Amino acid sequence: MSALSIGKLAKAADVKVPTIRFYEQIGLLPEPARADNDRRVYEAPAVRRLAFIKHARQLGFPIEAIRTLLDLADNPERACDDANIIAQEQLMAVESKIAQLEALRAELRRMVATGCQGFASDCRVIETLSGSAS
Amino acid sequence: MSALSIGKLAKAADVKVPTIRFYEQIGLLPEPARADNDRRVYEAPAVRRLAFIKHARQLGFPIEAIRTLLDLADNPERACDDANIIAQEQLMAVESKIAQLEALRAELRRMVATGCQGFASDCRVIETLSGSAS
DNA sequence: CTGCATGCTCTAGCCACCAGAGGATCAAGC
DNA sequence: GCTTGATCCTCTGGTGGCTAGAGCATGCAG
Repeated sequence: MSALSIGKLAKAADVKVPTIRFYEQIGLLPEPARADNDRRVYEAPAVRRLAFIKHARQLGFPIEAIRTLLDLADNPERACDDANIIAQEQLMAVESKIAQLEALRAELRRMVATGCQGFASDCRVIETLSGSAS
Repeated sequence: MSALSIGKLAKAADVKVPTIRFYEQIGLLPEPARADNDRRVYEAPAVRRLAFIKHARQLGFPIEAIRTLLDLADNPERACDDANIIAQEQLMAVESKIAQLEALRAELRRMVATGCQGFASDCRVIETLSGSAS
């Protein structure tokens, strides 16, 4: 007796209701059974699958990567090389994003550190963006 | 004699041509003069303005923030408090993004470090995402 | 003068959803 | 039994910041 409405499922996995319908639409979640009144009826496995997706999204995996990962999770007899590759790619993507953001942080800190109290004509922020100062 | 076609302007500021038209459409760049053949004709200030926008975008400022910053740059007699606030907000946004990505990096590193050579059923990556392991 | 590069406008697509319209249905309190 | 508010349904359109392409006119080099 673990039948869940879409709302209960949403709460169980801490995901918004439209997001569930969206995942169903793009084929990440299977189409659930429907009650007589046309409402979606979910079972326990749907909670696990949705939690999997949510966790992967939080880690920044793109939907297509998650599709592959779910495919592997569904077929445990298959080799998992793909999963390793996907995780490594995601790690590299995250690392390069961090490096980029750290550079931005440095420049922003310099801009903010010498913030002006006067008029825009003397504004360090605008000056920096204009490229007139290093 | 500093008249530029849209293509030249694009090269001068290292920006794609459609991007310039897009910025014009949303009002970040003023509508330029038109030649008899209806082509856009730019002057030197357009290069500076576009470079300003490009630099700000590289720093991750959203378009609306850039609109405000450009407004201040256009009106140097105005107080620049807004510019400081915008820069500080952007700095905070970047810092929180970095913190978040560092957490992701840690988890991804753990996943990748113990990558499996076997089947998906033993896959550390999938296991981690399933939440069955810490 | 031929052919390719560049320009024009307009529309649609990307990603991963979120918001809202307009309507049906359910559950709880009186 | 009735009302009220929450939840559900489908469908459409919006977000941000561009990018790609269609279909056409024009410019420039060999």
